[in-house]
Amino acid sequence: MKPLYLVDGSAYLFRAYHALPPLTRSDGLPVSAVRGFTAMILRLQESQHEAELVVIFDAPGPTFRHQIYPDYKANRDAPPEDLIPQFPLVREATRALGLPCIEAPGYEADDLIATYTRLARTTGREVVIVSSDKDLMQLVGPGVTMLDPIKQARMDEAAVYDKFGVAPSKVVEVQALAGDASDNVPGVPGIGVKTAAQLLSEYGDLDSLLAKAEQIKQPKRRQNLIDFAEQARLSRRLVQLDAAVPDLPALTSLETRRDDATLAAFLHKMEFRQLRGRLGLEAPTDSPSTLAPPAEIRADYQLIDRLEQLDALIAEARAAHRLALDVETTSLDAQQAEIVGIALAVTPGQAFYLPLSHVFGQQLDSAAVFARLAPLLSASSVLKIGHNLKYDLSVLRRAGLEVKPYDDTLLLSFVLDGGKFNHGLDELARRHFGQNLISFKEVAGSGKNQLTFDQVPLEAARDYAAEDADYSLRLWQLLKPRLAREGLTRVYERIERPMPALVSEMEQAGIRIDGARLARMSQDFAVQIHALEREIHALAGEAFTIGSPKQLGEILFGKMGLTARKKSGKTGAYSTDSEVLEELAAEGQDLPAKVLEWRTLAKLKSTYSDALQTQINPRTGRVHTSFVLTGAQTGRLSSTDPNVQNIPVRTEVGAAIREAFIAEPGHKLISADYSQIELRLTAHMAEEAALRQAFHDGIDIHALTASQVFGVPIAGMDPLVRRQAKAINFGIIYGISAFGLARNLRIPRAEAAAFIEAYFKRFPGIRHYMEAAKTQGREQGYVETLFGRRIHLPGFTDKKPSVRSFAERQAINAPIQGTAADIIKRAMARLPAQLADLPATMLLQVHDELIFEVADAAVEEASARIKAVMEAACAPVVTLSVPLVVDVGQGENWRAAH
DNA sequence: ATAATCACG
DNA sequence: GACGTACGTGATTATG
Repeated sequence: MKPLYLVDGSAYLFRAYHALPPLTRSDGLPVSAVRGFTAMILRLQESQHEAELVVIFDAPGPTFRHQIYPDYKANRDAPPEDLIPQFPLVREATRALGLPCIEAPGYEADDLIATYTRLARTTGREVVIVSSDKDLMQLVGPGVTMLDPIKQARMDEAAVYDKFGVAPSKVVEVQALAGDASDNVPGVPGIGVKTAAQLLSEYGDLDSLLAKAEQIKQPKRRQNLIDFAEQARLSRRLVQLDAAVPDLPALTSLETRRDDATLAAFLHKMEFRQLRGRLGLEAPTDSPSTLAPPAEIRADYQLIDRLEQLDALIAEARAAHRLALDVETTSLDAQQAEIVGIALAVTPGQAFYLPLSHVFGQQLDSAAVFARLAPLLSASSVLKIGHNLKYDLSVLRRAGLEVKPYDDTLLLSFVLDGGKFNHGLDELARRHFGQNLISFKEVAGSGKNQLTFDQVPLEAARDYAAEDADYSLRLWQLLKPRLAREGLTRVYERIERPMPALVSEMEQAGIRIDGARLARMSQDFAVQIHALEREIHALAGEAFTIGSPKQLGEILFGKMGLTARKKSGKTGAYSTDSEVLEELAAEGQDLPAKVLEWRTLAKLKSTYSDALQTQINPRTGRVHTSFVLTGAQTGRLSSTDPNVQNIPVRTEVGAAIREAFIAEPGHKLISADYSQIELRLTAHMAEEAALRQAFHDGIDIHALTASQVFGVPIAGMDPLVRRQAKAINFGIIYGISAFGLARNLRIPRAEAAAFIEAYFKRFPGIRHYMEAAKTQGREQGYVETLFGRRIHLPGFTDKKPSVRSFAERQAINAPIQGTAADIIKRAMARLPAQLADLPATMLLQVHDELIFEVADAAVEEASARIKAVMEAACAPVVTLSVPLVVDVGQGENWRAAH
């Protein structure tokens, strides 16, 4: 006979519910506990091959114990709302797993377990009770053990004795005396498990003890046992399991019958893909899955080496009104790249590669091809489709080709699924089609032997390039219809779609850099850095690499014996960041103070004055950054090669770098930046009347905050107090915590907590906004900007509390940062048309600031128009309850303009 | 390739 | 009371 495993199903459902982060099916049905339960059973089946499992549940409604004692379990809260729909589901799960699923009205699962245990033992069958509920421990005995499958712990008689101090047969009496707070079993006051065990071993059993209660020495205990004798007997009846539940299915009639198709259908329906995958079960074929279709995707990729073939394809594209394309080049840098070939696709599964300047192989003449393609690429009746089109647009424009209209599958994916995963073509092909695309390394190799694409043989180039065009087209077919279905058309059309052409032009424009000035700065820095190095080495008493945090830590906290404040990262090394060094310097230490100076200068030299010189394009004398349109989850751009969004400004030496960003002769740089846009948006979104009013009245918002939180008048305010209020305001935007504010202001955490509380009291709308953002993130899995951009936050379902807390802070910040990003993008989309008749060029975007280069004569006019467009960027979609204010400056260089 | 640090909004 | 701790980025350097 196989051992009988009796699973306490209800207990596991509750346990899984409380232990696991929330999880919902795509239609919103909560399923975390069902998933936990199912995973637990599957693990059990895997680890206990010999077992015969029976799952037992509490029946809904009162039991015989409620009739004995109406307050039984009366202290329990009603089950949480998102657990209720999981009660029927967990029974369905049990049946889908092919297991008997048993319950009996009027009885708890424990009574059924007791009954089956008794029945099994009469035939000598081994019983394992799968539970960790102490109420079941009374059943442990010869041939009966308990198993906690989560902790992987077995419990036998000895283990019960360890827990209760008595044999399992006496557990009931211990519980009768000690009571059980979780089930509201009263017991006898003043007696716990230890005392109960001791009394029972002295007097034998409960009845004897109660009969001889007068003999007990301790007065209080004696009196309680006399007064509450009846309550003890009642408690015994409550905890004693009923091993004679009538009318249960006979053990011999129970059978386990797992049927893979049923189980696969259930797991599919519940969207437990991982579990289904682990079991190697295929999704049912008759219902569509969100997973990639396993069917093989046929592909027909051809080289084009005759103009007639190209003409036929062009005709096809005109007829289909669409054309997917991917340009192959010699470089990732769009400003340097030379076109090597172009891949084109009109029909999914069929794509063509036009080699143009490969080193080997028969190819068409570039000029002839461009001449034929030009009308098609700019034909308004043919939609051009590509992945990361900003790049292709840049390269094609330099070849004299204009591309419009277009759809970018990178941006479609970013708008639809931002935050869920990366949006590289490779990853999207894998996710949506289960297809691994040929990697660049496969055709070009890697490392220093990597070929440029013009050296790749034509057949390999064809397969690689055609595949990209093909999959961009397939992605477009999949993603474009989702825009309207998911209400994201406006975000895509008005905010994202204008970006590739626009930003490509900004990148191509670049910004003029005074290289000689940077060179002089580098020289100055080098002299100062060298002097500091000598001082630092002298202070340390030895030469070491100052730029190595490891070596610096050893000097400071080893050799010099200073006290380390914190460890850094996961390596647990001493932290030597500026926070630590500043503390040490404040204590009068010279070496850390010098290192801080050294770091400042080393950073300025290596990252800015040296690096910017090398980034100057010799052809244009300008620096051409690359903006990443999907660089930040919130919708912000990011900037690389070089990053022009982190050019120093906060310190005097740093800001000098900006003097090297200059206008052409006869021109000025104009800088236009949104004043406190994120705080204004916060006031609007939180519907916080006091803050809205302050922005309307043009009051200093940090001073107002200080006056409200600290109760000081605005006039003649201590700058230190205002600084603290400013830190609170920034904290709000970031999803404030007492810990974070305390660290920022270097004050005790309790003090920071008091500040926050005072702030919320004065501005209750803010707290409400934060709670609402967290709830939305948790329930929907994403948050939204005012314009409807969605930012998915998968962290809410993570099992680690720290990851979930992080998601909460993101939920607070993302709508604010994201709305600001939407606004400046809307302004950017409108500006070129508004400035078309002026000698004015948009050059850079720095999150809340736009930089233009404008001929001297047009500076006033351009400034006025830029300000007007930026301030009105929300209209007509959103009307803010606070004014947006744009400050505009102008000058020969960026520092002067800012 | 990764960690630590620091520049920006 | 657990968890770790303010949001979003990119570049450089040291180091394994």
